[in-house]
Amino acid sequence: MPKETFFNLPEEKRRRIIDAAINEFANYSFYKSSINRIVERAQIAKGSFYQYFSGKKDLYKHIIDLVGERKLDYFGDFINNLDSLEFFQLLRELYVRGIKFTKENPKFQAIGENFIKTENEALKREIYGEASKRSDDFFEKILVMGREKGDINPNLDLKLTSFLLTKLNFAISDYLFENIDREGEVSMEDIYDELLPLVDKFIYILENGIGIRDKG
Amino acid sequence: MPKETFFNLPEEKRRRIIDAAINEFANYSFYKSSINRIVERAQIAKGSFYQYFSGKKDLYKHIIDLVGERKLDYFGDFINNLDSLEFFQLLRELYVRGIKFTKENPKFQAIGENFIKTENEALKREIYGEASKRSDDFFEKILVMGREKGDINPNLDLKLTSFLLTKLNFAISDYLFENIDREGEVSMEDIYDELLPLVDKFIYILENGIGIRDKG
DNA sequence: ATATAATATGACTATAAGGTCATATGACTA
DNA sequence: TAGTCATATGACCTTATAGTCATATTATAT
Repeated sequence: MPKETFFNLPEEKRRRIIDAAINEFANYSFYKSSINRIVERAQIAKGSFYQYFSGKKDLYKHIIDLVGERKLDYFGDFINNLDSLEFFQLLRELYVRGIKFTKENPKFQAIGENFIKTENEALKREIYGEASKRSDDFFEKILVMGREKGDINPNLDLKLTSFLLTKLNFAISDYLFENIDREGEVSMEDIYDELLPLVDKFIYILENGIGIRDKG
Repeated sequence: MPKETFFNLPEEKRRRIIDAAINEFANYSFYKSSINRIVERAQIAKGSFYQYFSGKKDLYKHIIDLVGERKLDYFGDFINNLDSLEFFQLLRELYVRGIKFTKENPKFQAIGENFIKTENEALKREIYGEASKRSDDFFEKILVMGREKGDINPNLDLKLTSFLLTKLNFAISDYLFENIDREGEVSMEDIYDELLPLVDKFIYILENGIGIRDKG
């Protein structure tokens, strides 16, 4: 947690510091990020930084929290109405929202990715607690709902399947953005036009597998 | 490439250096790894190191090559007889061998994982060329074979599917080893006893998907 | 024994990091 | 006006790093 002094700061200054930090952690991992660069960019003295934060980790935690909150804002209302959709439509909606978030908040997304790649598992756990566990739990929850509705195979090992969905979640993001990176500005509509078919292909495979099957 | 002097070294010394490097890169990413620690562990003077290698990157490339060769040894003979197996059996065999490699060469596996996590994509590409592309290609190759044999759904987008298999490959490894980490020594047989059912579950999902399906 | 070439060495340089601290500033209070 | 207190500052500290280089050592050839 930042120190009290940080929250007493005039808003403009606080914003400068947060902006500088967001920029730094979007471009560098925790270890490669530099307080020197951050204070330079934020136009504050180094000593001042240590008046606001107890150290690098303190700031990093604060920024990661910020990303988490932003994501929650994005998915929040949706998450409270999970039971209204069929399982695979729900999944589709999740992916679509994920894509939208990434495009609208590229720096937040970059921070998240750098965080996930963090080499030190201990640091990761310290900062984000059992978040990946929580993510597994989320998928497990919607899987249970899907099973109850008869949308998915009732024989599945849900623990394993939710793990798989979590991993796939990242994989899909990677794939989609590897396949639409292009120069210049692109409208959100154009992105959807290209991405939605890919999302649907992913979901098709997830639903039906890649094996041959006798169609009815 | 190491300098000529390195290859002129007495074998014992060369081994010490390689061992120290393997150890370092298994425990630290490229950026966090330290030449100081390596020379200390290898019991050579720092100046000597720069007689053998042009720098850190030079050594790192050499070690990554080593890991690649070791893996190829493991899968080499198998890769030359791909067409003898049914697609999903082939996949199963691949996973099993992957598990075996990981258990028998934990440090090599760790080096590989640290490499994959490397933050700097440019460095990654410089060192390993288009290796991840090659991995995609490998799966695409066996997918094409699987389609020709009628083992898999002929309507699949193979590019997307091979990407998915590549990612899944890592995911499965993660899951398996998260779920068997235990204290002390365990025999390879015990590991198989636990892991093989998990592998089979993964492959079942991959083949059939997680959706409900009318059984024949 | 002498000359030559290859290799070994660790003190040294330059650079950068995170973090500290005595001091300076400026705003509010009495 | 004088005193108090929160905040601002940048020089400085320690501890790393990758990489260099003049010098010492050793092996080989004459």
